[in-house]
Amino acid sequence: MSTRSSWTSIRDEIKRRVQAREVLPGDKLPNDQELAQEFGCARTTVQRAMQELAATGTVVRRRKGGTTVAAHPVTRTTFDIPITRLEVEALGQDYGYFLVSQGIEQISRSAAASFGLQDQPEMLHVRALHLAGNRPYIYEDRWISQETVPEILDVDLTRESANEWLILNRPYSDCEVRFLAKKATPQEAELLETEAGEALFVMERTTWSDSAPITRVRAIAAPGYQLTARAK
Amino acid sequence: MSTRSSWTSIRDEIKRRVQAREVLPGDKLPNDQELAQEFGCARTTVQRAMQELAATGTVVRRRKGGTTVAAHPVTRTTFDIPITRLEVEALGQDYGYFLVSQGIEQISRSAAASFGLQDQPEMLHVRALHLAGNRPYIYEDRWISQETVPEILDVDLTRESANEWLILNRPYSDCEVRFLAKKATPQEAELLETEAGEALFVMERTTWSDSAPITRVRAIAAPGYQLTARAK
DNA sequence: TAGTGGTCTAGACCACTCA
DNA sequence: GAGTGGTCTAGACCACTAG
Repeated sequence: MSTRSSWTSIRDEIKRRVQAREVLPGDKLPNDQELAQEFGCARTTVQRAMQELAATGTVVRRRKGGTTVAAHPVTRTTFDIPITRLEVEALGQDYGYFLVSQGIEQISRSAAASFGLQDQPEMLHVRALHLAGNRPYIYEDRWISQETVPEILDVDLTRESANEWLILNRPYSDCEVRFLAKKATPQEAELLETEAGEALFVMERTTWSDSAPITRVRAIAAPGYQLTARAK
Repeated sequence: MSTRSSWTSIRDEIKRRVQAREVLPGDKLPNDQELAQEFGCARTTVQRAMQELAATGTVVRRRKGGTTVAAHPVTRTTFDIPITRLEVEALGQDYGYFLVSQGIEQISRSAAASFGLQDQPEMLHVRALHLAGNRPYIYEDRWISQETVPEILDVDLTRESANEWLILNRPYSDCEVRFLAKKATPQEAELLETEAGEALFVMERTTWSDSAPITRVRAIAAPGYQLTARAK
């Protein structure tokens, strides 16, 4: 019934049936064995196609329950947040970096909450500005665990951004990302060359190495910043 | 050299080596054949493990070039944006919906830009408010192509949200998502029960069915809204 | 407990792409 | 041209779970 098989063509055909509403949300699809016969291929090949459809949320697969079209479709979106320097360079602009302040302090309540800590230990507090073509791009307010990452104290953060050093030298095992909007404080406004009260886009990231806190950063973007992704 | 193999344990072991910096960003890993010998399994099993590591951005695989540890690690995050009603109900709150306005109008420049259109055709313009426990939750400002989705004109949007109807009845093939922050206009502030100038989190989504525009929605969240995801 | 998807194998051929 | 990953097969057994 089909021409040539490959897992991508099977995937596309199933996706087409869903989009054309030949099968409706909640409907059960034939099992892998039957689909393999229909497409004239091995069951493994069907499995590969369904694996992807399940990963993108198009179908739901359950042993014994079979494969069903997702009852409540979601928009599944994937963002890659790169090292800020590379993000700027990818825009074709000159990258600049400027350390605003650093020091050992007791962490804020909100940072402790991000880490899931009850107490508020001392950590390295770093504030820095990333520039794109001499214009402020992202202001980051970061806490780094001196206990988990003692080496950070030897890094010259006036020259190298903690953002880049950590990602290249301290891979994380877990990461929590949060997006939100906030009004610019007077200090943030000055650094980002805008006005207090301006609406700013914020990306908060907290990372751990096997449940040991590494860092928590609030990356506050200059006005106009947008995060874009295409989903299929 | 290993105990029992399964693709997940191979994946975890490679991930461990990366996190423990036994292999550094840019380093080349042994080829699949060699890894299969090391782990005492079939090459297919190694392939399955590497497939996932490549999908999450941990390694980069190239034919002939081999498998290398990602030189520039990124934070890859996946968000599921569900139907708003389900999102509210998942919070354990009562969902409410309220149509603010609807009408056929020439689309705005920004909407035309989202669709990638040169001209500004007439589309159905719908404004609606989603409530969570009687409090404003998300205000959506939406354009729907009456050409691609003529059936929408027969839907009673005072009872059923366009958000839900479209997702269940008009699956898209392509979707572009954009996140940003903006100041509340007086009208938005009134609907969201906040003050003009407040910083609001905005999710813009544009969808197509095979390059034919379906809808473009600006979902403006009430103050305090956050989007959260865990990446591994 | 039986049906269904998930994993694994051993081997083959194909499709890139680096040198 | 040769090395490497990508796909496919035919068959087997396992693991989960709906009825």
